[in-house]
Amino acid sequence: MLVSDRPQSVLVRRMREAGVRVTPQRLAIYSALISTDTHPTAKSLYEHLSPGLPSLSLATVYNTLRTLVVHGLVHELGDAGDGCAHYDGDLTPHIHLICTCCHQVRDFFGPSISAVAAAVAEESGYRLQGARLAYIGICPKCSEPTARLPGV
Amino acid sequence: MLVSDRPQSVLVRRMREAGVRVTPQRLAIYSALISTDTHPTAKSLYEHLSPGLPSLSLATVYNTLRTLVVHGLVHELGDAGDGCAHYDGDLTPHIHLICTCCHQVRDFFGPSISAVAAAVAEESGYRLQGARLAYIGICPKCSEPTARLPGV
DNA sequence: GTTATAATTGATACTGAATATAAACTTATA
DNA sequence: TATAAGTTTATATTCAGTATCAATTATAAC
Repeated sequence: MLVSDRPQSVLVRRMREAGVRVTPQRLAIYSALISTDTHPTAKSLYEHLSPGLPSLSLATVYNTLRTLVVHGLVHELGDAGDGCAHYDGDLTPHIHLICTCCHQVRDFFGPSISAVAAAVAEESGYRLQGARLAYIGICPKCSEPTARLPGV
Repeated sequence: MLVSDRPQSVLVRRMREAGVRVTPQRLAIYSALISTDTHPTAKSLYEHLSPGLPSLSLATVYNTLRTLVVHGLVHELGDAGDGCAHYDGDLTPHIHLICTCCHQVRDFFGPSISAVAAAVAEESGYRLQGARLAYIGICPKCSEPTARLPGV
């Protein structure tokens, strides 16, 4: 196996290509997100990584997650009913099933979205209470050259 | 015009049918959500309604929004990048366009979801950065008779 | 390999959305 | 009406997430 094909090197390369400085903390967080499908929160990542990185700060987890999201390396899923944001390292288009009871987020890989709602209900066994469907981007007004800066 | 057809009476009827007690505060909040497409937050509703309901408390707005969501009268859209939840009184299936710059949420009524992503980008003029697509419900495990209670 | 510098980390303090509490009040029903 | 159950309000509290800044570290130039 070539050195450059070692799993961690792939992640390091992706981070560098995205313009993200590589630190042990960032690599650990990104790596953890890539290797799980549990859609962790900042806190759960912190608790999972602390034993192996004792000096890790919760603030660093928050900072790193924001950096990874801004540079398109991971997705932010938002609140799952537990009041905090969940994250996903899998950038493949897929649906997230959020349980309003246990607040777990599960992946659903299905056919095209148009026929999905019914299929989701049937195939997943969920009692669907609603859907959250949103496209995120920059609106035309904010895209104008004279537009104010984000958040200002 | 029949008394029962007055706009407010429609809302009162819907609330009673949903099993929600009608109070002036709740009716004002529900009515405000029905008559706007701006997807307000708890705080913006409070600020909008306070002049006409001086005794209104922010806690009541939060309580009422939760009640309306739980009884299916309004939808919770979640965070729009501004760190607080937005709400929608329009239960028609539609897509929400969230601007990561001004944090406004706009409606998008389009064709079936399968062909939507490209259409959204073209027709809306948004520079799409991602999508948030999730179905919310109760998972099979939590639906079992022996299942733990929500949040426990 | 060494150095310079610009970015990152970590501890702490802080902000603010949302919830818990409990006394006073209001709704719906008998 | 009178009653019981639910709601409102003000306040205190919780906790996810951010700001700050001194100490540290990654990157690039030498």
